[in-house]
Order: sequence, then structure tokens, then C-alpha cells
Amino acid sequence: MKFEAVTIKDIAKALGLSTSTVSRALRDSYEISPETKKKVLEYSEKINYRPNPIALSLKEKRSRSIGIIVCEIANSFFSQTINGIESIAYDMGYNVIIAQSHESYEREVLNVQYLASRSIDGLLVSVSSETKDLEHLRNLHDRGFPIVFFDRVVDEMETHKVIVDNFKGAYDATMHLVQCGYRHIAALAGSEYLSITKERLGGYRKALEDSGLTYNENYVQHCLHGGMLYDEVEDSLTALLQQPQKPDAIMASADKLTTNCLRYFKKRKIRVPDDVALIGFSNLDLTDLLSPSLSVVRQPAFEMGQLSTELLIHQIESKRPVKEFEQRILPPQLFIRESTDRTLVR
Amino acid sequence: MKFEAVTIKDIAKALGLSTSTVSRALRDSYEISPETKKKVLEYSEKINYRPNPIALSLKEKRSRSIGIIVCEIANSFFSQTINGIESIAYDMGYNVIIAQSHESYEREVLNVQYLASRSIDGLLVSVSSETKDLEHLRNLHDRGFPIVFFDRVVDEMETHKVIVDNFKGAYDATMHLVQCGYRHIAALAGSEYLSITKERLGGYRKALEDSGLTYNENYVQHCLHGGMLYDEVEDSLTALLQQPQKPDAIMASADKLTTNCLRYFKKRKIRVPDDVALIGFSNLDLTDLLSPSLSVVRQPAFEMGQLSTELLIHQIESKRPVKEFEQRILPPQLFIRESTDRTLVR
DNA sequence: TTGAAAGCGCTAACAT
DNA sequence: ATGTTAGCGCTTTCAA
Repeated sequence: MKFEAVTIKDIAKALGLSTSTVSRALRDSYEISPETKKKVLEYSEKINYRPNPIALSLKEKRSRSIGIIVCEIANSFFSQTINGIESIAYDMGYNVIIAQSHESYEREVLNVQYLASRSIDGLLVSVSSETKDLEHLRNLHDRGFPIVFFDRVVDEMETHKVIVDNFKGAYDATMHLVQCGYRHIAALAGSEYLSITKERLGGYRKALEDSGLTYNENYVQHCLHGGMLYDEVEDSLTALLQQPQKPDAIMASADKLTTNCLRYFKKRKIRVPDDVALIGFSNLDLTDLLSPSLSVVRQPAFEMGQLSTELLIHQIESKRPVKEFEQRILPPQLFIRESTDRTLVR
Repeated sequence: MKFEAVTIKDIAKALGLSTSTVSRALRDSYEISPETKKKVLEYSEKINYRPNPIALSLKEKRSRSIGIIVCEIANSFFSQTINGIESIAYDMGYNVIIAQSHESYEREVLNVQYLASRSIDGLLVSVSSETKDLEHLRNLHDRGFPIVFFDRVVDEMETHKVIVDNFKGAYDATMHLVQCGYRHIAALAGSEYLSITKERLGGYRKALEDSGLTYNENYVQHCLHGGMLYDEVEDSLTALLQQPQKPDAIMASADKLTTNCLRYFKKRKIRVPDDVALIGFSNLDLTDLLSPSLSVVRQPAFEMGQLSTELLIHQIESKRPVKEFEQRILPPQLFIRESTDRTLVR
């Protein structure tokens, strides 16, 4: 069952005018007489005429929609980012089409192809954990297709990028642990391929060095799926806790890593922070209600979404090829709670 | 900067054929000779030709995209539902365009109009807390536009609907409280306008009656924004706790209501379940990590999304007007944890 | 087996 | 001030 909408032709026929006159009247062209305009406007109001955006798209060779690719929308950071993206996109008259990679490289490639073939005008991307090869994106980018990376960016491509200061976030978190007296600080990190992982581990390492603590490779564990699967977190933590010198604190570098850590500790009846302290990157707005409440590094997700979208739409609407790309770095925020600070525990 | 794609015309020119021959060759028409087909296929493969979906849409008068309107994607129930929706939609070759009402009637109306004017083929709707007037939807529906309601449905419109058995969910939750020995059970509910609110309160009331407890109007509080605003939850709980006979248990009927309840209790140092027990509807996958861990009624969100989408696309693709509408009711699931069961508390 | 032409809804250059 | 026409990319009669 198709849904037949009113067209400009219907209006023209009804009023005994040509379609171009109607078209011009609707766009308030100076060439059209006030009376005709009035007639047209009133009639199209009456029959609730809406221009067909598909016809417009075909004509203008643009769809006024942008694509988003993220690993998972059921992740606070990304759902907040998407809120930011939508707030700007809708203001600027763009639709947003969301696709999820579920941390799979293959699904990311399929989604990119799918979206690109659905004539979107630009793409906002946060790559999957598995992504090493960037051909699927570079291909588009080389042909002048607007792409903006956010959060999980890639060095190999010259485009706009919006990230948080991951180095600082991890540095501050680790420093906080040091200041609380922890000396054997391990890191639970996401996929090695991701920019955010490298940056966060960089901050972690620097904080240790600045504190006169030795960086120990065995204290760093990676989870390819960023903690999405409980099992990978379990394996990593088990490995960490089997070290000759057990860690007394953990810095987890992603949302799901952090919460799955807590789940692991709870299962094993490992007390936090008494047996081991925990701080992690997280944008959950329930971290204060967890048991224990979680110390976290929080990213300005909404703002990141807004900023990325502004950059993208700006590029889409630019008259000539954009050659100068910006990298915007936003500040993370540290929240100290019970999971690292004994004095806060009830 | 526009992104110029390859068209059928380019192929035709390059191979010295007409566009119609190319078109037919690409769709493997029986009229085209094997050699021509081969040539066309190979060349279009080589230059990476993709048909322009906008041109197709204009021709076919359908866009192969569907719209979703929910209050908030940063809500576990809805993000899980959207996952279900997308999984089916993508399989069936449809794009999904998401819009959020943020529980505002006005934004819901604007979004419906926006989406409808963007030539989507159908709409999946879960109405906002504020929605009483349905003109914006009825208008479309009357003109034969496919709409499927899920979760928050409306009686006044004859369409496909997918819901959970809210009555049973609330009944079971309340019964569980009774069995745990609570006798003064209050209900914290969402907007009075919502179907889910009425159904859940119905189950609550019936459970009380079946247990020989009296239903007390003063034990029921409504939050217009479904707990999205902490303040409304605070006001409602304060009112409940000021009753002559303080409630000893609370049944919260929505995700944010439940977690904001917990936040309130935590702030006021009210012990759960010792001072007051708490059970609520929630699809968070962290309820086991909260303090105390939360007893919840969980909805099969993913399945609801899948089912709604199947019904919608089925209606979209149906050759003749659909007159028979289905109402699918899925079972909720009860999870008992510390917030209602003292024996589970460590 | 292939090509020419019309049409989907709309706009804009080109008449009148 | 209004109408005619062509064209955006594609499919599909109709002709050859």
C-alpha cells in the first residue's frame, strides 16, 4: 500500500496554473503576483502540501541526511554523543541515519558501504575495535566524501577529528590512584588498534613514571572487544590477579571494561577498594549508585557530538573542497568516588 | 562540495550503449544478450557503480526507510528496542531514522511532521509522556500511512501494537512484595496519559486486592516525565513518605523512576530494603551491580523491536490496505534481588 | 536484442 | 507575470 502525497502538479491543476508558477509561488519568488501567491499558499495550506524531499534530493544531488557509525548505541557514551549529533543535525535540517558495528570490522565495512550507497551527504565515524584496515573509508574520503571522526579516530586519514584528551584523562586517573597510596596499578585497556587505547595507556604510563613507579608490561591487559564480552574481561582480570605482585588498583579504559570489572569483583567477592581499587572511563549516569560508587573519567559526549556534526555539515556545505582539517580536543572530567577512595565508603 | 557518483549514463557512454540497455543488463533482464550483460557487469564492477537510491525512490514512490519516535535513546529499554528494530530493518533493506521526543508533546508533533515530510515509508512510535492529543498521528494514519505502536500504545487508534504484559509485570512484582511480607506498598508511576501506566497500576491494584490489602489512592504518585527529571521523583517520594502510615515498599513503574528512587534513598540515607523495599520496571543491564542490587521487571525489548518492525514492514509491503490489526503481548520477566529480599543482602 | 521516450516531483533557464 | 521545457538517475513501456 503506497501512501500517495499531494504534489505541486495537483495544486497546479486545481488552480489552473502551471507547475512552475506554483513552485515559484511557494518559494515566494518576486516574479509571481501577490494574488497568485496568496491563492497558491492558501490552497496548499488547505490540502496540507509538503514538498517531496526525494525529488528535491534528486535535483540537488544531496539528501540532507548524514550517517553515523558507532559500535553500540546501548552505550552511554555513544547514546549521549548521538543526542548531541541529532540536536545539531535537526537544527540544520539534516536527518541522521545510525548504524552499529557491534565492534565488528566486517559489519563496519558493510555499514559504510550501505550508508554510502544510500546517498548520505557525510559520515560521522567512531571506528570499531577490530578496525585496522581503512580502505572502506579512505576510498570514500579520496573521492571527496565528507567524513568526520570522533572519539575513536585514525591517524592515517586527514579529516576533521573530535576527541577528548585521553592522555590527560588517564594521566589524571592514574595520578589520583597514586595519591591515594596505591603502588601496584594495572591497566585494563581496549583494543590495541584503537587510538583511544594508545592515548589512554600513554597517560597511564606517564603518570607512573612521573610518580617514580615502574611501568610493568604485565600489568597491562587488552580486551579486543572493549569489554563488550564479559569473558574477555574475566580472562584479563584473572591474568592480572595472577601476577606475582597482585595489583592493588586498576585503571579501566572504557565504559564496559569498567562495569564488567566491577561485575567480576562482585562475583569473586573481591572488595573494592579494600582489595583492589577501581577507576575507569565511563559516561554512565548511574556510577554514583553502583556498589561501591565508581570513580570515573567522564567525557563531554554531548558536546563531542555537537562539535563533530558542526564540522561535518560545515564541510558538506562548503563550496570548495576542504583541505584544512581540524583536530578538536575536549577536556575529560574526573569524578572521585568510593571505588578508589576509602574515606568515602560508608 | 558535492560528491559525484557514477551513473548508468556514464556506463552507457563508455560502452556505446543506451541507458536502458545498461539498466536491463544490470538487472539481468532476459532480453539482453549474454555478451552485453558481461560487458556491462564487468565495467560497472570496475568503476564501482552503485544505483542511486534516491532516483529509485522517486520512481518507486517509496524510500525504503522507516522512522522511529521514542522519548529518549539514552534509556536502556529504548536502545535495546532500537537494536531489535535495526536488526530487522537492515535485513529487509530498510534504513532507520530515529527521532527523540524527550517526553515533550510538542517535540513529538514536530518530529512526526518532520519524518512524515521526509518521505519515510512507515513509522514506529512510542508516544511521549505528555501526549494526549493524537491528531498528528491520526491524520497520517487516516491517509493510509503505516504506523505501528510499541510499548506506549494508544487505544484510540486502530493499528498494529506491540506491548509487554504490563498488568502481569506489575501484578507479579507487587505479589512478590506481598510474599516478602510487605503490607504498605506504594506505587510510583509515570504519566497518567500513558497506556503502560494504566496497565501497570491495574496490575498493582489487583495484586493488592487479591492479597486482601486495601488499595489506597494516596499511595499512588505520578511523575509526568516518567522520572526523567529527578525533581519530580523527589517530590513524589517525599509525598509518599509523608503519609500517616509510611509505605514499607515501592513498586516503580519505569526505568528512570526506579533508578531515581534509588538515588533519592541513597541521598537521604534511607536503607533499602530495611527501611523501604524497591522493585521497578527496568531494562538496565547493571541492576545487579547497584547498591543494593535491584529487583526488577524486565521487558523483552529487543524482541519487541523486532516484532514491531516485522509488522510495520509487512504492512508497508502489503499490496492492499491492511484492515486487520494485531496486538502482540510479550511476557515480562521478574528478577529478584536485594532491594526487595533481605535474605539476599550480603 | 537494443534504443528512444516518457515519467516519478521539483526547479530553473528560457520563452512569451 | 506566467508558461514551456529540460533535466536530476532510473525503470519501463513502446518501437524498431
